Amino acid sequence: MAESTRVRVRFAPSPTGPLHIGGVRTALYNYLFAKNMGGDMILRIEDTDSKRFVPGAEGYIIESLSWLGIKFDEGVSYGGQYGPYRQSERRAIYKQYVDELIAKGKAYYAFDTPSELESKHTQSPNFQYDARTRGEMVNSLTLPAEEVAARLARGDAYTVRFKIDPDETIEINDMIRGQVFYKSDVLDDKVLYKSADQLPTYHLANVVDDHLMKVSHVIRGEEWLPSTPLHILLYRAFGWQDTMPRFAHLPLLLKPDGKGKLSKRDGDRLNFPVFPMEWKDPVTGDISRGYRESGYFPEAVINFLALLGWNPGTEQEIFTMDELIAQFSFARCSKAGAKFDYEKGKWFNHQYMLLADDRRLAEMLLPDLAARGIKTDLDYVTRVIALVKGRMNFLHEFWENASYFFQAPEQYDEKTVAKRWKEESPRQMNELCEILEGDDFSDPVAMEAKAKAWCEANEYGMGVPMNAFRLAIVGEGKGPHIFDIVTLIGKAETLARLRRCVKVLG
RNA sequence: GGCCCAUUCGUCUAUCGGUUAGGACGCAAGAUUUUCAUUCUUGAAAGAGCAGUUCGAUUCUGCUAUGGGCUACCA
Repeated sequence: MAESTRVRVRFAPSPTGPLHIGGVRTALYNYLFAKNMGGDMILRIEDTDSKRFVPGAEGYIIESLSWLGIKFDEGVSYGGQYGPYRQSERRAIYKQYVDELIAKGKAYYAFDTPSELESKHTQSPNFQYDARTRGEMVNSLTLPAEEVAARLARGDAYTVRFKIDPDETIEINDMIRGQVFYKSDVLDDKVLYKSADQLPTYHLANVVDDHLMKVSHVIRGEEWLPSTPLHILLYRAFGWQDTMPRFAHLPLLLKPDGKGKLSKRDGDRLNFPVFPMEWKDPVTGDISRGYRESGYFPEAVINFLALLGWNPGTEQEIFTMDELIAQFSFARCSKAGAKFDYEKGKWFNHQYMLLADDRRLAEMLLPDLAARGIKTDLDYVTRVIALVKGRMNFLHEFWENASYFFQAPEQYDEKTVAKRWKEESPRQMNELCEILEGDDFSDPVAMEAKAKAWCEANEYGMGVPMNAFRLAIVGEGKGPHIFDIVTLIGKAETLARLRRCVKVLG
């Protein structure tokens, strides 16, 4: 493929905090599209807002996406020939392009102070810095040339604004939304270069970098749609219209209830994570939960997110990353925002639990068991998880579903006792002990047949003795088939639990 | 206020003018099971409203309503 037509996309977050789950989805769609097209995925860090910079955020973003299996071909921490990939390290580049725009008459210096602008806004709330109003402002369009030169020479604070011509219609050809038109009259003369930190604003840096990094497709959230005409005008002002990237604006992730887009507060309020990994705020020390620490499989998070705004057009619901890559297209992306349904996320995790290799799950479980002081081994845990994983959504639910495989019940659930422990139970359990004494506990099917024969011979029925048996072994009325349980815990443990139960409950 | 985007079951969505409007999550019921859960079956549940185009509109157009985004020397 020719270099000029090669698909190159970028994910360009700001390091202002932990990466939001909506940002993760944007990264995912970029990745799916790039890989579907056989192209490159770039990680660019947009740290042009020095005031909002948060230490640790960049590392968090990199680690999160790596955990999820979203891989980059180049960018911060990955290298590449179009760097540097951190915008704060590209100041000289931006300065050069800002100067070019001024030289071409496409941009101008503005000396209006923040307080002057603020009073303008309070005087007329609809004030907009544009073709109609810039004539009354303090800028290089209204000031004599020597005055401008003097101000610049003595180091007065200034911004550079983009000079937008009125009466133009700008067409966006969005890959998801189709044609969208904007009138240039509604656009203001956006600040391109900030006086405060001598850094470009997002708009300038974004356009310059996408051009220099040969980005072919800009895939970002819907909140950027209104500033896209400005970006298009910028490409034109530079004379880059022929290589301008294509745009795709993704629908937003909305609150599960109520109104507005999904926020950190919704997670706190409704008790679910909105970040891929746990995040500790370096200033307040507040902890925000993450999908990773909440027990999610990265594959489940990916699968869940992929289907929030995209669908394959078939009834397939479970996808590997490779399947997603193969099937992804913007033609099958929806236009409307999607409410975040956390319950479905749990279901996806359950599906991946069922799919997961038991031995691998056991390996993940071992540290927690050791922390509980349980002496066990990989083979045993593998057999246990195989039996109980169908009733779990998360790995951390293992202990509550399987503790009785590792230790005898400490007490017997009152309700179960009332319902399942009958007058004849002590006698029946003693008889059961005798029968089990003669078994080698190797074959649950054979054991069950033996027990059945015993019940039938004595006309006990199955319910009463078997439920009492379960109560003695598990401590309550739940769990997999009782003979699967006892073949795992073994003869000695089974008999001990039976005898103890008879002793305690009488 | 202005500009833009959107609108099918509670939620995610299928439908690219003609369908009993399909699937999934969740919910309910039944079956299964010696228990709980799983599983299976079944069920309830939707085209925002009003016009228009058309032989025929969920699908096309307009208006209204509703929701969302943007409107910073933040991204």
